[in-house]
Amino acid sequence: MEERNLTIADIAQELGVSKTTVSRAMSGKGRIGEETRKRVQEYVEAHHYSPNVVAKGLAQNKTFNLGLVLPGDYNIVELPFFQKCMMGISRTASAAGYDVLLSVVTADKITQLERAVMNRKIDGAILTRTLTDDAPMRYLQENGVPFVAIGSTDDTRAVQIDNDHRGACRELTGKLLDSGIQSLALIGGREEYMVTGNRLRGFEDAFAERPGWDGSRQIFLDIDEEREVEKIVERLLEEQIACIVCMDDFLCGCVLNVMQMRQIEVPEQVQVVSFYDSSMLANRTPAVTSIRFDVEELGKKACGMLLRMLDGEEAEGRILLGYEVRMRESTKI
Amino acid sequence: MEERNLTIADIAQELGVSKTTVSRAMSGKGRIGEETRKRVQEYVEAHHYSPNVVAKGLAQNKTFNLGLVLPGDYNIVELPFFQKCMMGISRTASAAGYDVLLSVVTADKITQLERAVMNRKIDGAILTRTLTDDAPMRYLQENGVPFVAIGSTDDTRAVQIDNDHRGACRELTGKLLDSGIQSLALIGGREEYMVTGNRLRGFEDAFAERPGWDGSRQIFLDIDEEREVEKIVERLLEEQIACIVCMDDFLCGCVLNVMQMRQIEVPEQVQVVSFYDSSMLANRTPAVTSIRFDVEELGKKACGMLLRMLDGEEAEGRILLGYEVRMRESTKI
DNA sequence: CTGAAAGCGCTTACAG
DNA sequence: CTGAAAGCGCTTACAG
Repeated sequence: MEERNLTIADIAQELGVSKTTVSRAMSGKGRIGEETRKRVQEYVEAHHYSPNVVAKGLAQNKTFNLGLVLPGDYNIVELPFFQKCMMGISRTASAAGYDVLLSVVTADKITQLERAVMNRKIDGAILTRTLTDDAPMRYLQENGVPFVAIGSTDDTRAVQIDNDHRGACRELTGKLLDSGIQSLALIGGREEYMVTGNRLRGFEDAFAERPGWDGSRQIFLDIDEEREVEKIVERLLEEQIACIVCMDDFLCGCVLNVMQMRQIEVPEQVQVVSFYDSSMLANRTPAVTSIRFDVEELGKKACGMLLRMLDGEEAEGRILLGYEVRMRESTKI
Repeated sequence: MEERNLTIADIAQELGVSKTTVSRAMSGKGRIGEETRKRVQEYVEAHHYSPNVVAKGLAQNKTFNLGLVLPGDYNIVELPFFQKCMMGISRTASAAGYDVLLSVVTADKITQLERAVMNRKIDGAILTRTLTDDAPMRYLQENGVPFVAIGSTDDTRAVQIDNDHRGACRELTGKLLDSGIQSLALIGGREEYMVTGNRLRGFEDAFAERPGWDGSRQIFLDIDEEREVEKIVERLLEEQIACIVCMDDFLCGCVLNVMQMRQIEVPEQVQVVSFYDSSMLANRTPAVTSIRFDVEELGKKACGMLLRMLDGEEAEGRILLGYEVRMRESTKI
């Protein structure tokens, strides 16, 4: 199995042609005789030659690697979102002859990304989330590294792709309001995540569209830990809240736990919905009404965009992907 | 921010020395005057020079990339195990100046790994699980790529690191038996995963050690889908089973759902334990008695071993890491 | 202690 | 249509 050290020079010598010719036969660039090309290609196949991409990269100033920037914060790490994203990205990168290089960053420490860039190990990068103050994004921009952001950002120069969180939350919240619910509470995550703001805006949109609605609403943001959720939920239960809206499945899981512990019936006593639908909640009872996004598709699209940018195509601002509202047993709608 | 195209030649010229000297000053290899080294280092720092690792790699026939082989099968993808592993690996690789290149493989398709190897993009690889018939492992061996396997394998040539699944399951099962349980059932995943066999062996060990035990036991393997679990559990409930032992948290989650739906009290009516402890079950009620492994540590150790192998150190066969049995409310022990 | 030169395995003007 | 040669940015015997 040592075909691994066959080089273009070996082939050239063996076939009595120049390295130039071999190179051209493989890349398809430059004029070359049909006959010659065939001879080379046959030899290459017969001997399982595969070119040294590193050398090729050095000559062309390319690496054929894409940087995948993943958050390393606790809590976040385990969300299935990033894994699914990664799978989508990996597949389309691979299909285009690219590999994926990992860079794990936290809000305050982006050294892995810096290293990948300074070491010229990547041709471009994909951010898998966006922050209100986004250090990785800033770094990529300052260093002229092409990138696409999964998530939204106000920076219009940045190529970005996201699910329509705002629209989705607007629609789901609207359905709740229209069903006659008179009191509801929103529990959300960190405000520094762009997605939190977008979901919040969608939530508010629904009220703005229904000026006649005269119920009560409460909003709790920056909720990060299970204990906090518990406190909030307990208070809400005392107040006889009708519906609790969770920004993500982690929060929703916490809420359901409290319900279960206190033997509160969902949806009979309190309705619950989540603005995100992952395997975390997949097989809990009751099934939770929530919004579903095609995350793998998101990864694929993002990667496709980056590949096109690397091919010199002009990039296209912001792209918004759809969503699906899934009504399930945790609501009475 | 265009310090990115400063080369060793520029520095040599600027400082009036040879490229050789600059190279030596940076790498520390070969004799060089203290004075000269300082001049070079100061220049390098002042101008934020960072060498082109790709070129360096070409000259040294190294890439400073580690291949991370991740399973892409559905179900598996979302297990927090692989993400945690990845974090551990990424951190220690990064600390040693290496980057992590992703290769997603399925049981029958390892093209991403093949590409990474044929393209000479990695110096070594880490397998994040092992199979009874392991195609990725075979491929790496055939091509002489250094690797360490997270998980166990019968192949003694393979460097492997794993948690002591057998010992852990033996201990937990033993505690159950000693507590006076008279009937229990084991539900396990795919037999092609090495870990399934190891957990099963531990389970059986506990019985072997207690020849006097005269209760009943049942074993269900190759269980993959929620529907299957439901059927099994329903039958077990009819039989008034005392305890259900789940091989992992996915299976355990399914079991708990059935309990909840049927209003079965855990642990009053049936006790439940899991042989793995992840965030999937983290905040469910009742908390599930299970075995906890330090997965990030596993990743770190595995990566450390690979790095040492790449440094020419001799590798050390099989390493077994510990575990912790966590007794919680789902059992009466 | 330092340097000129060859080499890593490709690509790509340039010339024929 | 094909090739000799220079170049991508490093490293490393070899010689001094």
